[in-house]
Amino acid sequence: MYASTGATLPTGPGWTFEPKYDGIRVIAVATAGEARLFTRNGNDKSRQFPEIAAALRALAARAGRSLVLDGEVVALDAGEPARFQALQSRMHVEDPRAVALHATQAPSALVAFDLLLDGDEPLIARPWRERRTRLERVLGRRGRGGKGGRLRLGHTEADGAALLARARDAGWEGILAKRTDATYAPGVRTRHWLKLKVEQRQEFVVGGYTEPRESRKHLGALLLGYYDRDGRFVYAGHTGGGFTHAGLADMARRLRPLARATSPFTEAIKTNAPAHWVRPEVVVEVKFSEWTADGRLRQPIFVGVRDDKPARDVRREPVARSGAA
DNA sequence: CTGGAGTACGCCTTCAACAG
DNA sequence: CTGTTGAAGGCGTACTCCAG
Repeated sequence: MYASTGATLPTGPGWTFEPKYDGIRVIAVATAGEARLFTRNGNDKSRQFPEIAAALRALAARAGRSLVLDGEVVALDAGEPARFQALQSRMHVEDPRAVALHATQAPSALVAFDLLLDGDEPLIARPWRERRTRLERVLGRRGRGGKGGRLRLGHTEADGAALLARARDAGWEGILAKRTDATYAPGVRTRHWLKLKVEQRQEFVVGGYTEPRESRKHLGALLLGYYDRDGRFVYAGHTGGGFTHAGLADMARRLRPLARATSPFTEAIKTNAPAHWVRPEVVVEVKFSEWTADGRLRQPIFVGVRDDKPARDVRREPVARSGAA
């Protein structure tokens, strides 16, 4: 079951709110003898996260029945759910010795937020609040806290505004709003679950663009930068999202007269398609989810051209972040 | 050491199908 | 006729693997 994107925080009774955990969404199928973690594409990730699989087997053994949970595999940092990048190094690792090393050095946990099957009893036709009660009963106190635990109970609360405020402070990607009376519709994107994103946006200067790859016209992606304190032009990533056909044509018209032979960026950059350089004069507004550890934009989307700001004044803006998501 | 291919996540736009 | 929805296509970052 997938969430639709919501524009505003829903109000009134009948909604519950959860943090948007930043990891890999999985359906966990657990029996006493075997546990599997399936991604959205149906790939089995249980070999990549053996510590979670073991905890699931133990849970099913203790419960004396098989269980199917919906949740998110997250990296842990000091016992708390951390950022997505910490997981990426593990996503494709298959060698058993490498997996074992990761499991101790970069431990992960499953944050469970739904229970779909409890023994022989399917719960997907039951309302969320009932499934939640059953989930809490199954996970017990171990799920609620416990920094060492590999299975966590996802947080949920009734005050959406408060949770959204926390999300902003802590630099989370966003929160989810769920109807407490909604049944679980497998594989379906529904308005009963809404994703409310905490988006960041700021201006960047276009330092070049890449050639279009497939059937796209005019340009592929904008190469974005900003000026640091020493006046150096720093690369921030590239974005090809957010353009309409007309927007691409307009951007190409703006950039063509600014062509130059060499890169304006201080660092050498790698692109998926051949790059064209321009004098860094066009200022664009870009929304994005977060800065990566390497100083790149994650999920950057072009919003529009800013004619009102001199390119020289474009800096990297500080982000409020008081903890990990 | 480097570059390209392949895979994972997810976003946005477009377009066709469908329901009211 | 209009609005919604889902799939496809085109982007991103980050990682591994492999060839040279």
